[in-house]
Amino acid sequence: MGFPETFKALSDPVRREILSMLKKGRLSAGDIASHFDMTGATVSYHLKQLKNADLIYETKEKNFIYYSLNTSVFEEILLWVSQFTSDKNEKEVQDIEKSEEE
Amino acid sequence: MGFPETFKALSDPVRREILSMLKKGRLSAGDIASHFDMTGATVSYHLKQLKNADLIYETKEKNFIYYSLNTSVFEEILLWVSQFTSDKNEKEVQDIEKSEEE
DNA sequence: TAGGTATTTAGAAAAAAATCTAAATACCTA
DNA sequence: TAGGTATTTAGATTTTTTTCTAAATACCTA
Repeated sequence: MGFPETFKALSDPVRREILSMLKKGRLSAGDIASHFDMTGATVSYHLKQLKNADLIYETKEKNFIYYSLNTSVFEEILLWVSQFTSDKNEKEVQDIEKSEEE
Repeated sequence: MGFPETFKALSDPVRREILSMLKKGRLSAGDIASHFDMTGATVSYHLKQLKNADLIYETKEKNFIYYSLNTSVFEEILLWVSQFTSDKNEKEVQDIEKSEEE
């Protein structure tokens, strides 16, 4: 996907918490859902947003779907954000700007 | 403010474009508004979101209000994002996690 | 195969965000 | 002070997002 989806995905507190949960390792959809006070359907919706933003990926196993962090996309976000800080990398920032064209 | 406001503010393409415009230096509300195909009132709404997220600040001068980037908040976002990458700084990440409690 | 568990999809309802128009505020200058 | 320019605020409307319930899908095991 692209930056619009990524930032949209990060804008929700529930989704940011899911990402934090996944730092320790992969979790099934059910494990994730049981941490929140909302229906499984709603959590599934949030997982879909994170998946569409390439922030997580899924692996099916038996009767379960496990979700894991996709760390590579975070590197791209890091780069986008760093263009607004003092210690930025000029070349990489140019690449980011090109790829943001929406 | 805090992370919720910050990520919410970054989730909108118009607001991200405003931030990009401000990289070159401060601009008045009118200068910013004239770059978009929307009313000044709407742009003012977006500027307010960015201001509430501490991503920009304003300085009043004569009849104008100038907006500028507040780079320090970007450093915090950088830190938050870096907890999901490989080359993270453990101590700083702990601090970030503490301050995200919502 | 039949029934069960895990998860998603569809569609509707509720909540939040973005946008507009009109009016208000603030400050400047002749 | 009167009129003008720059910008914001208020309130209503439209659009988008989040959430729910109910049903569908998928796969597993007895």
